[in-house]
Amino acid sequence: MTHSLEILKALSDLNRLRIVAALSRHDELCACQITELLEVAGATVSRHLAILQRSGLLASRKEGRWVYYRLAPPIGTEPVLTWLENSFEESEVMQADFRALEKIIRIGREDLCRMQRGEECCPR
Amino acid sequence: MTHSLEILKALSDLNRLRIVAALSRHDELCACQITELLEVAGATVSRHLAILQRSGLLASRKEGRWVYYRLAPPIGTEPVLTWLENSFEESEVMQADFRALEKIIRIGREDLCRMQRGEECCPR
DNA sequence: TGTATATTTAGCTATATAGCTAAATGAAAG
DNA sequence: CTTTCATTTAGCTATATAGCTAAATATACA
Repeated sequence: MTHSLEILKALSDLNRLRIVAALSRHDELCACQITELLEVAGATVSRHLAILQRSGLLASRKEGRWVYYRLAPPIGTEPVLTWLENSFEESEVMQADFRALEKIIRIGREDLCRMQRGEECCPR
Repeated sequence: MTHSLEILKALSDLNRLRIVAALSRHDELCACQITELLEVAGATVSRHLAILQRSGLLASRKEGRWVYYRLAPPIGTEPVLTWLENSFEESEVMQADFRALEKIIRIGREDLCRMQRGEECCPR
């Protein structure tokens, strides 16, 4: 139960739900892509990701300077994720995020990070 | 989604989860019984119940001075409730609550309320 | 080794909320 | 109509937490 409560707390924040929604559509996303999507400070995203990961809902993989996150629903929580995924379908916020994500993915990590540190560059 | 988030927020508090657990075992409970179970101020319980009811998870019925609450899971949330009920089985806190509830039910509302307002009386 | 840079951690502020007590509400009973 | 009393609402305080910036980490590469 303590663990269920931790999972519920992890999910009871809009930006963290947005992260879960994004990862329900894209197997893996790196922290910089999620930062671009949420439009909040990178440090804030990092803390949200840590909370989701501590609850067991996310797993991560490091590759060079990038860290990739993916959904890793703990045993028994699959129905909860399914319920959430259904609710994402009816959410304007999430649908807008899904569209934004397509563009973010197309930019590519290299150019995305250049953009994020303020260099004028080339989002196609 | 906004509604899913409201449901998740309603569930992301230990005392509110304890209320849900109690109501998963007993079709109806009155506010005073829940107050006795949680051992917090009646006003605090009332606010928790209002939050759960606003989210759609609970419904209530008024009978004289007493208000009875029951689970009323919104369409689509049944899997979430099932997941929670399973997790209650593994929770020491909830199991202790279930035992305490049996005693509270046995006391009866009349005597329970007398006890709660400090009158020396007769819990069997 | 030294520089650049993606991510995380530390430290801060503002807001949200769980708890309390006291006052208000509304139904029952005198 | 007045009193009683279960519940709710209002108003307060303390804690938790989401956001920020700046500093620290850790990796890639010159």
